[in-house]
Amino acid sequence: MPELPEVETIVRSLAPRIRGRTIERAELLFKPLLRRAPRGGLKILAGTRVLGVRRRGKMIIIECEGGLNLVFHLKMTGQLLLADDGAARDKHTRLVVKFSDGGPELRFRDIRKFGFLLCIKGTPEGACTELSCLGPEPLDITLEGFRRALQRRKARIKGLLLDQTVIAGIGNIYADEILFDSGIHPVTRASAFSKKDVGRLWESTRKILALAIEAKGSTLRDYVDAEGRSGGFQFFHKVYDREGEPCVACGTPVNRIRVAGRSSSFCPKCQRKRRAV
DNA sequence: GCCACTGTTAGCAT
DNA sequence: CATGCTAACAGTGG
Repeated sequence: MPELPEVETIVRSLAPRIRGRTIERAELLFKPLLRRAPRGGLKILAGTRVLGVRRRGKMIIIECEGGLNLVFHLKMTGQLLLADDGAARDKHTRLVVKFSDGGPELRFRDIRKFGFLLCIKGTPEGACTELSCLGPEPLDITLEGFRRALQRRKARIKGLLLDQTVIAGIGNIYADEILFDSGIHPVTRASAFSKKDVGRLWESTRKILALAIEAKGSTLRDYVDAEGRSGGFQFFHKVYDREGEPCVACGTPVNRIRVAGRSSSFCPKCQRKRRAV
């Protein structure tokens, strides 16, 4: 489930624990995880120091000395975890990074094996399409930029919010919560938006993502931060996974439909369809 | 046991 | 080009 707020929380919990530490070696336990790397693979990391950890969309970038970057995508069930050397690994552990100080190692765990890792030499934004194709960050984009990203788009807003090339970092949970907060029905075509709709959607996007980061993300099943801690935003979900329960605003039962191939929860009264849809 | 469903997105069809 | 559906995988719940 890692979407922007979860990935941001992982980055914040991970950075102070690995920054400045020197990598001893990386053990790749599931080969297909590593989608791309310099010749010789992850051996190139040995002896390099971690300079920092950052996020772009839903991707986590660990910057190392020598211009080396580890780029992770957690997809549905990926986790980055710090673990003591001796602590048992389960069968879902796909990568272990050991540090020369003998302290906690970094593990990548992924039940469904959808996640991937790139080892990139040089600026990853320039060197890999996985990053360069991403749209703007929802917490950085201006209202004007947001309007530009959506104008003349005929697709349904739910699909556009999930499209990482339009805007980066939003997934199914936050798309539904953002649409509820802005009072917009998920099937609404972006081209049918009024100026006011766009403004409300921009505001709600910032508000919901900021609140979710503050609550350290949503834990439905697998998500935990690098220290293994669950998030708390699931207790604030107003429509996601609340089908049939009363809307917190008006009491109407929350409805669920399929939009852009994804389940979409919404309040049929608070999120009325536009005539133009 | 079988079937439907799950937080993502690449790749393909329209 | 824009848009929409499906498969990739493993696990869970009905």
